Amino acid sequence: MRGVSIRAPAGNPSASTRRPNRRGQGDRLREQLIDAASRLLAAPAVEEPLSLRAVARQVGVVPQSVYLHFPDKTGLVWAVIERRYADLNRAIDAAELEAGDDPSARLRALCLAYCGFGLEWPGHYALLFETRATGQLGVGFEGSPGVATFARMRGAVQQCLDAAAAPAGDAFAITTSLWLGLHGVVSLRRSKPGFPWPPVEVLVDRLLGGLVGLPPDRPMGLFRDIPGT
Amino acid sequence: MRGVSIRAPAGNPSASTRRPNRRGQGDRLREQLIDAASRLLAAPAVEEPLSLRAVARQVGVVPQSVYLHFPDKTGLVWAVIERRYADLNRAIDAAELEAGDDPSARLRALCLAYCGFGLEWPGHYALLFETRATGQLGVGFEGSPGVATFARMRGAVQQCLDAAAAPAGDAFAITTSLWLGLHGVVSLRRSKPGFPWPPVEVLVDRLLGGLVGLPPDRPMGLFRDIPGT
DNA sequence: ACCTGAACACCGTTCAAGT
DNA sequence: ACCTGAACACCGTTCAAGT
Repeated sequence: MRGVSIRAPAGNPSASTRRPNRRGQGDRLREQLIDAASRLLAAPAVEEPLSLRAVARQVGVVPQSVYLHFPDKTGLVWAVIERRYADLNRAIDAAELEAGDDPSARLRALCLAYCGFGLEWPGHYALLFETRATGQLGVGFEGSPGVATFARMRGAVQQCLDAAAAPAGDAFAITTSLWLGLHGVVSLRRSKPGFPWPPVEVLVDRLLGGLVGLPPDRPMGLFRDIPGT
Repeated sequence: MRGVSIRAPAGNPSASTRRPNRRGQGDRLREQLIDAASRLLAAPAVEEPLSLRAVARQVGVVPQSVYLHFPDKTGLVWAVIERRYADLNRAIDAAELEAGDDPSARLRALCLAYCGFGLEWPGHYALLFETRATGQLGVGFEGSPGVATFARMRGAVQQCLDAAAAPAGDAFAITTSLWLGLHGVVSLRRSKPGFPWPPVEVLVDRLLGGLVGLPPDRPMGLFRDIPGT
């Protein structure tokens, strides 16, 4: 497949057709670049590294124009990471809101939202939780995105403990184990698609049961709108 | 750092210094190529994709020579995957042998060997368990490397159940959850090195306790030679 | 202010030789 | 039998312009 020259695929603007942004509108290119990079990184079909030139091609701009808005390719990828990270947090927000007040229902909703995000956007999940890139920024875990997600997970676990919905235990320790399992759900499913995986809900419930101590009974009224469970 | 031309780093042969193998010794180049690729893939410092030209450079051969032994770059990577996969299985062999007859001790040793391999060779572990490459070969999970590791894990779990070292349960279901957690131990540790991770032994014991139901007491005489636990 | 032309050192891969 | 020379279409990045 290499050596096949597809300079301007149908539907994508080429550098010759695109008109420059007007003065004061320079940031629009920045947005377009991030969006294009995000689209290319989401594709889970092949495992090719992002090409800066492909991003520029999609936007209809010459490769060097990327450097007007980002120091290098890594900078562009970081902009994508931050956005998709915000997406994940919004998905968790929505899930918790819909789950209502029951602490164990909220925790279960959070876990399913985490896994759901990862399974729907495998490329982006890999970017957030499988690359060393996201561990390098900042002096410690505090400076790294991903800390907010863990903190929210921990909060949901703590509420279960406080409400005696789960047996007493160290919330940090429990949340850490739970995170390991949830990451496994997303990461191994992607790398071993041929394995006879049980449904995500089943796996999540087993983790919640074994690691947090939530009763195996499904919380009432939860996920009534998820078919096939 | 790019644009700096290092054609033949000190200690590496260059295409001009290397002498051709004698007749009948053509496979030696094949071995050298796999070894060089494996070395480059093990380096966890940066997350750069393997360069076929870098492999050839290390061996002191011209890039095209790789195609004498492998159909393309992916073929070379597959040869590395198979070898490192064999390493993992050997590490598990050794751990089980040393663990003795107690089923729970054997299972714990297996889990620690799995994590130990992943933490010692993060690049190789990522190759085996974080890339879609290893899930594509073969028509199902059966044709994929990784199935043997799971099968052995399942066997060790089954022995715990049979010996009543753990409460009754579905060995497949239990092993699946356990694998998710163990994968998380290796994978998240690598991608979030700033997180205040507890020691691997502690994490593994929590997973074994929560998911398999092994008693929290450390099996006697086990890992007496692992310091700091 | 917004963007491109030209250039450089890389990369995977092919095909036709050299010894 | 074992390996290389020359070539092609890629890639990230820099620097000096163009409108």
